[in-house]
Amino acid sequence: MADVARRAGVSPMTVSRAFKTPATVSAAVRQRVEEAAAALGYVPNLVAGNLASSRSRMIAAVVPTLANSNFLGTLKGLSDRLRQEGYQLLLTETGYDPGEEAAAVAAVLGRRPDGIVLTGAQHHPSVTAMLRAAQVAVVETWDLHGPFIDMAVGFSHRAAALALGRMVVGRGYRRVGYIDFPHAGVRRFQERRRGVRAALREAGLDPGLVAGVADEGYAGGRSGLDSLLSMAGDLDAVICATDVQAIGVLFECARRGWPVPDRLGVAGFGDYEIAAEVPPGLTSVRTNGRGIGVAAAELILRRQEGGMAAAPVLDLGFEIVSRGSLR
Amino acid sequence: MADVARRAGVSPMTVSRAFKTPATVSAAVRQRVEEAAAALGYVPNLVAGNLASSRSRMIAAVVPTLANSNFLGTLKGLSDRLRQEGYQLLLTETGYDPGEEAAAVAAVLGRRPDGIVLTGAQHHPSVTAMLRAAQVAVVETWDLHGPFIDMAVGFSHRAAALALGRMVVGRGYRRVGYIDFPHAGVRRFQERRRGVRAALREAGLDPGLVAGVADEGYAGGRSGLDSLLSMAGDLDAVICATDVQAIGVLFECARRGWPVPDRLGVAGFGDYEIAAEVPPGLTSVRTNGRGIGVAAAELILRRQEGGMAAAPVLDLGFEIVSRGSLR
DNA sequence: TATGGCTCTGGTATCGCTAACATCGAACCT
DNA sequence: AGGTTCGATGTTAGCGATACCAGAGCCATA
Repeated sequence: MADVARRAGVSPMTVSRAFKTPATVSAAVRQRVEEAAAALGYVPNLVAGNLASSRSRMIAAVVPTLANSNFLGTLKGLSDRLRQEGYQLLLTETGYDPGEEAAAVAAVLGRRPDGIVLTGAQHHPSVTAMLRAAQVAVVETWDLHGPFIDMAVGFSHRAAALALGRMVVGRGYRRVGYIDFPHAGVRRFQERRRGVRAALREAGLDPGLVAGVADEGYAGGRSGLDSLLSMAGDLDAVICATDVQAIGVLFECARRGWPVPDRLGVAGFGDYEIAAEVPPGLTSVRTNGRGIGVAAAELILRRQEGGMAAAPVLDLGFEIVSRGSLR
Repeated sequence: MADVARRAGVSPMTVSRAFKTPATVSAAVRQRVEEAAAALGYVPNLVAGNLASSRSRMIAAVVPTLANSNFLGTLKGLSDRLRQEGYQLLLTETGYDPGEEAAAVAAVLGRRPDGIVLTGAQHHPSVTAMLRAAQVAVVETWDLHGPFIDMAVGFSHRAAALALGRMVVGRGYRRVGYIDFPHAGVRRFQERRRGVRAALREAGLDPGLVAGVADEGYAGGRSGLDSLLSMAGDLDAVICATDVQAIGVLFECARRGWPVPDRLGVAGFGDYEIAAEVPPGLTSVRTNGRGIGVAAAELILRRQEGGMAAAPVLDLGFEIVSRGSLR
C-alpha cells in the first residue's frame, strides 16, 4: 500500500480511502491511485484490514450435509445475497454430529466472522455458550422451535407434515406408513414425524406404521418400504421424511411393477428438482430453502449496519405441491 | 491474549506458544495457560495471527455450481482433508461464467488464502495473471488439458467418453445420439462430445446426432431427446453429457412407455448416486470426484510444508460402470 | 570447575491496514 | 472582513498476534 501511495503521490490513508470509500476521494486522486495500483498489481490485504477495523466481511455457514439436500438452496441464497455486499462464505459440514458442529463453531470463531448461520436450533451447550460470548450475529435456520441463540428463519415442519398427512388421508388412503430420516433424533425430523402421525390419528387411522432407517439417500426409501410392508402388507400409501427417500420408494415400485398412485400412494418432503421430473410426479412439501438463505443474509447485513437490536424470528411458510404420486 | 498471560503469570509470547506449538512449553505452564484461557473464554484471534505469520490456513474453492453436480464430492474431499489440518474452506460459485470466476478470484485473493482450488483449466486471462502474481498454491481440478497455472488433478474426459461410446457401440446400437451440456463451450464438455463422436466415427456410424440443449438439469434430457428424435426417428441409443440428463431421458422413456434398454439404450457420465438406484440402472462413467478433492488438498498441504517445488499433474482416471440401461 | 549445548521463557519489532482526529483551503454566510 | 462549514487529505496510534533474537537455568561432559 505504501508503494501505491508513493507512486500516486498521496498518503497511504488516501489509498485506503480510494478503495474502501471512493466517494470520499476526489476524482483526480482516485484515478491516480487506481492507475498506480494497477501498475503495481496491488491487491489490498483484507486480513490486515479486518484486524484494523474488526470487521471481517466473512460469514460462516455450518450445515449438516450438502449431498441430496435442500441446504444447497439455502447456501446459494446466502452466498448470492452476501456476495452482492462483498461478503464471503466460510463453509463447514458437520454430518449431523453435534460434536462436529461444536468443533466447527469453535474453529470458525477464531476468524471473527461477522455472522454465523447455523442449521437447526438444536445445539451442543458449548455452541450456545461460545456464540453468546462472541457477540456475533447468529441466525439459526430451518427450524422454528426456540429458544434461539439470536435470530432465526425457517418454518414449522410439524405444520407442513400435518398438512401433507391430511392431504394423503383426504385422498382416501387408509393404511399410511411413514419412513423416517436416518438421523431421526434431529428435532426437525421429529416434528415431521409428529405432524404426519397427528394427521393419521385425527382421521382415526393407525399412526403406528413408522419405519426407522439406517441407510442414507435413495436406499433408505427402499429399505423403509420393505420394513413397512413387513408391518402391514396392505399398506396403501407412504409418506417420507425427504424427497430422496420418496424417490427411492418410487423406484422400488417401478421395479416391482406396482402402479403409483393406485397400488401405493407416495408423498415426499422438500420438493427437490427431481420431484417434478420423476414420473408420475411426486407430491411434496415445497420449502423455501433459497428464501431462508436470502433472509438469513438480510438479517446479518441489517445487524451489521447497526440497526435492529431485536432478534427477529421469521416464518417463511411452506406449500403443498400435488402431483401424480397421489391419486 | 494479554489478559490470559497475566492470569497465568506468563508472557503473551508463552500464551501464543501454548496454543500454536504446545510441545515447546513445559507441561505446568501449558496447563496454567489453558486454565486461564478457559476461565476467560479466550479464543485466539486468527486474523491477527494470520497477519503476523502471513499464513491464513484458509483455502478458497471456486466451483461453477453445486446443484446436481459432482463438484460436491470434490468439495467434500477437499474440506474433509483440510479440516484435519486445521484449514478452512472459503467457497464461491460462479455459475459457469468466466467473468464471475475472475471476480471471485480477485475478491478471494485479498484474504490471502494459502491455496486456491479452481474448477477446470480454462480461465479468464486476468485469473492466470492474478494467481501467478500472487504466488499462491493453485490447483486446477477436473480437466487435464494444460497449460496449467500451477498444479492440476483430474482425468481425461475425452478418453472416458471414448470408452463409453465404444461400449455403446459394442452393445450393438447403431443410431446413437449425444445430448450436450447447456454450457457446451466449457472445454470439459467439448472433450466429452469429441470422445463420443470419435467412438461413433471409428465404428462407421453417424456422429452427427448431437443435440444442444438450453435447459439445465433433468429437463435438458427431455428436450435433448425430443430434438434427437426429430433428427432421427430410428434413434436407438442416447449418451448424455451428465447423469442428470440421462436420468431425464430415462424418465421420459418411462412416460412414453418405451422399454429401456430395448427401444432405447441410455448412458450417462458421472455415476451419481442415483445412477445405481433408478431402474433399470444407468450405465455411466464413474469419476473420482472425492479423490480429486483429497488430492488437491494434499498438493496444497505439501506445498505449504515447503517441499515440492515442482508442479505435479495427477491423472486419477475413470471407470465405466455397466448397468441395465444398456442391453 | 569450566564449557557447551539444551530447554524453556521473555522482550521487541513488525505484519498491513483503518479509526479518529488534525489540518488546510475554498466556499459560503451575514 | 470575519467566522463558519465542509470536503479532501494527512498524521498518529493502535488492531492482536507471531518471528526473531536473547537470556536464564540446567545437565552432561571433559
